[in-house]
Amino acid sequence: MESVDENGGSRLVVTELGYIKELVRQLDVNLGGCPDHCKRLAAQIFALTERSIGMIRSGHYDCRKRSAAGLDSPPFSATPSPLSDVSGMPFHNNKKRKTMEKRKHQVRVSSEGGGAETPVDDGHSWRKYGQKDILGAKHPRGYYRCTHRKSQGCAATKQVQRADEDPALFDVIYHGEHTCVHKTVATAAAAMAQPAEENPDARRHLQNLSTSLTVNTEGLTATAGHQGCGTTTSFCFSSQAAGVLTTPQEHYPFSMPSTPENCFGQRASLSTSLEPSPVTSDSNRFSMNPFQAEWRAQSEYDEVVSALVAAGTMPALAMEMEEETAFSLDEFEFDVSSFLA
DNA sequence: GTAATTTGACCTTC
DNA sequence: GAAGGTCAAATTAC
Repeated sequence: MESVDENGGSRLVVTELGYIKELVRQLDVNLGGCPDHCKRLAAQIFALTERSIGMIRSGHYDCRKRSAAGLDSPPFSATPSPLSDVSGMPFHNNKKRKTMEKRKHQVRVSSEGGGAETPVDDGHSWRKYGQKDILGAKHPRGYYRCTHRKSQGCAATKQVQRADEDPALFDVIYHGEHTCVHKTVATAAAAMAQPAEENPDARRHLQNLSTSLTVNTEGLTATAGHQGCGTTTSFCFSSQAAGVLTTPQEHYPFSMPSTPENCFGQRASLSTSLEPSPVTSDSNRFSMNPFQAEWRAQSEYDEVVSALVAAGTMPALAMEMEEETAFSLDEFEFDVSSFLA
């Protein structure tokens, strides 16, 4: 892999994740199209994910800075697991709720069909445990926890509040991680037996979410396609891009299409430079170290991408990947800001 | 009968 | 003391 300084290496990881996110969008666009191309896209996503993981493992996150900054955490094992770090887990013995460093992830989603009382299904099953009128808000906030809290000890929670300015939109704040069996993956096998074209509800669901889902990255600039390309910019790949990229130029396999089918009729090139990302002072940023983010990225992508490749075209999985990719972007952005500042 | 939702009370933080 | 978050009994839905 190319030699880069710590900052550059970290930015590369952020950039890679941005590309992965954009790839998932491409997958979304092409869901009704050629299954072979969907499989290729999935393979590209998989390869980019693998390489991002490799970048982190190769040391582009400099642990020395962690020590210098007094951020030493317990020694990481060869297979770091966020589950061993209670700081990221809610409901541990620390009774100070507000000061708990829980994962927090905010998205804005539309309601099902625009007028429903709840936002679109996010792939998990939730049980409502409270509702509260919030000062200054027109609509009450609903409190939900994972249905599997009791059976599997899953500590994930979310808050749902209808947006004041647009009742069709909901602000959803996720806390904690799902430790339960993932519904999406658990149902993937059943869904695989049903092609996308035979599942209009799933496709409509995905399209609805993809057009409405906005991930709150609060100043994140590493999102692919942001460099003047606009949100409609599409990436194009050479068919041999995955898994064989070693030079800086090859590191960004986004180029003019080598074949018409690779491009969906949209062409764009992507700048490989990144502007410095503004560091926000948001105290609500979740706290994961890069190794936790790595572990999470690996487990999630392995799980979802494998199912996606097997299925060829899977709206629900594509939706989840887009969300998870954006989530990982948030994590890395914060990690980079914290560790390299 | 079981599971989910509602809602007032309680707890924690600021 | 106010506001947000959670608990748990009562109620409702399946």
